[in-house]
Amino acid sequence: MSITIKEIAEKANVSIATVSRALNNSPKVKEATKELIMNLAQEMNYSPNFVARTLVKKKTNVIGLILPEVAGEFFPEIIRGVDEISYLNKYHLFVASSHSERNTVDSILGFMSKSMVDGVILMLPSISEQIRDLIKRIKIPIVLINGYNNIEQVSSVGIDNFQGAYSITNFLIKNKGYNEIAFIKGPETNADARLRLKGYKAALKDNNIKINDEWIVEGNFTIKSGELAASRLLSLIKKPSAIFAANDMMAAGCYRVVDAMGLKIPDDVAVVGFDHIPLSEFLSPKLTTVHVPADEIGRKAAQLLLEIMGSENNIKPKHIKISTGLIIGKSC
Amino acid sequence: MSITIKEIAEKANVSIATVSRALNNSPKVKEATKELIMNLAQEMNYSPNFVARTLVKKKTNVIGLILPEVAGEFFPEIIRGVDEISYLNKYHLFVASSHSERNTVDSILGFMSKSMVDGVILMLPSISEQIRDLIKRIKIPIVLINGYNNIEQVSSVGIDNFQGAYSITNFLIKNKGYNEIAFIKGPETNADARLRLKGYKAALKDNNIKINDEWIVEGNFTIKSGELAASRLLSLIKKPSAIFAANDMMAAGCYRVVDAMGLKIPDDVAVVGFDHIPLSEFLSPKLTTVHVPADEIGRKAAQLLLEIMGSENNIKPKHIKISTGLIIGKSC
DNA sequence: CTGTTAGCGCTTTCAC
DNA sequence: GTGAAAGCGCTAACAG
Repeated sequence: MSITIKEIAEKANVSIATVSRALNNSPKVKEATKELIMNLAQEMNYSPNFVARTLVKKKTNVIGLILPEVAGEFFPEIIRGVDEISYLNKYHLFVASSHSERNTVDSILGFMSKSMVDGVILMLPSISEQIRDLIKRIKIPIVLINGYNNIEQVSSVGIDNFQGAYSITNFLIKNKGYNEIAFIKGPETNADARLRLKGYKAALKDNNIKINDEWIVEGNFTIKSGELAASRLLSLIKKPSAIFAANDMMAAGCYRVVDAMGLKIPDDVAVVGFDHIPLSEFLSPKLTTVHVPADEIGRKAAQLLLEIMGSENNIKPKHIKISTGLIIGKSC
Repeated sequence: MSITIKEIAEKANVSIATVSRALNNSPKVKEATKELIMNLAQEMNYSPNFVARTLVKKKTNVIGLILPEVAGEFFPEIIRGVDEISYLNKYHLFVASSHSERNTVDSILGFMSKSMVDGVILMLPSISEQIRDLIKRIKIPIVLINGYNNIEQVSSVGIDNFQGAYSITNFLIKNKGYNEIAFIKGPETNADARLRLKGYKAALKDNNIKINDEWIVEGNFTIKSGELAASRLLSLIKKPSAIFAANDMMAAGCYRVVDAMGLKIPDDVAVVGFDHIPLSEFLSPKLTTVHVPADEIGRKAAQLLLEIMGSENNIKPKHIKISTGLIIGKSC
């Protein structure tokens, strides 16, 4: 059994209250006794029981972070960002993965809200009605990470998917002169994916380019799906001269297929992506893509959460939109 | 304020004890009352206070994982492995990064051992005396992840660094006919790094190749340091014909330099790495490297920890060594 | 300055 | 079956 303040109190011949105060460095304890207690605690190898303290203080000093996945090229950067800020503010971070499953989310979210954390940052591929209700009911401070803001009452931070997709498409057209641009979509259920598609379409439209449905194929953000999509596009009779993949992973899939077909990027076909994951820098030729500052998202989310937790009365929910940038590689 | 069993008890006209029993589905509660209470709890949107329960049960159902870093190409895979197993066993996972700093480790480890977690998996670049003491003193179950076993009393899982380095070096010599193999070391303070160096040297020795100190340069596991090391090696009068980087990141650095110098891998110089990070598959030509099953390490560590936590009396510490494999790319 | 006391919310004997 | 009561280890009034 761990040792408790009671035992220290006995040895020091004081009450547990005094021990508690001394340990918390209260100014109203005589220096001598404080010192005595401190030494005793040290000797006895005392370490306070967090759970007990939490029970009475109602504060854990832990913030929770729920992500669809914890591995990959993208999520770890978010974790890093959140971790950085919470660490600076003396909070511990509790990371959990929802395993991309809906029903796991509420289990975890429930768990966290059961007084295990002081606040939660939640990132979901998309939000079901069920989750939406859950989120609204949760009493602890919460910040959403997403590329769209569909819950007014809950603060969020996200990137501007539309703008990012629009600008890289526009770049392809205006600066590089491509007119035949195909698009590999993300999953329909993913809100970010839908916005990127919108951005792509809008850019075409604004440049008076007709949208060719044959050139819009579905992917699911994995390398594999990028490969499939690329093979399909490149075996069309009327091939596109450029492919815009809705994320870098799928762009990487394109690279593989293009390579396997003995073609060259960008000579035979241009490829651009979205996310600017570390890998994109290593593709050769280097990928032109939309920079999504994942660590910045994490930092902003953490800051926002801390801000909410710090303010007594519920402040008005904020929605922060982080803008993307263009990374010019050699793939177009 | 959240609602408590007391309030349910009042509404149901029973004692809190009964509510507690009903909620825990105790068989000694009449079906009728149980149902009544369950419904009430549902209606009132009750959710149990984990902290209070933990305080009395002394079990959190959370396991902690401490890593040097949470981002990168390698650590997330470990997290994934641990997460997988703990999830299956209905444990929650608490991930924390020690930010590669020594004095943060004890802060976190201390935090976790203060009854916040039932067990800890700890990965450290190296273990100082201070940490070693701390680890020995911790009362909760603990499993170390490392490539060496230097604390007998504490269970561990790690990979066979020596064997991995030995076999890829041997492969280079025996199967590929290279005799002039340079080595880019990891940091001196890193135990894994030291073992890899040993493996490299042993392989050379066993093949009667003299060790050339000029061809052993120091790196620190980053891309940048790989670049520096490669430039140094490739500007020697007597250049090596192959470079073995102690991790893939540094190998990636070599790729950059070789490319920048207008040379070709493997024609002008071969490059091999260690870790088999996802990125290595995308380098072109594909990197030949030592496969380190990070997710498997995570899984094994979690299994071991669960096993320890499950057994009443302290069982004898186990030391699991996971063997590496060779990934044959086109870089040599 | 220090001790007494009342909880925090829940579980768990021990009675009835 | 159910209730009363005693804590888990700690903090925070309230007295003195």
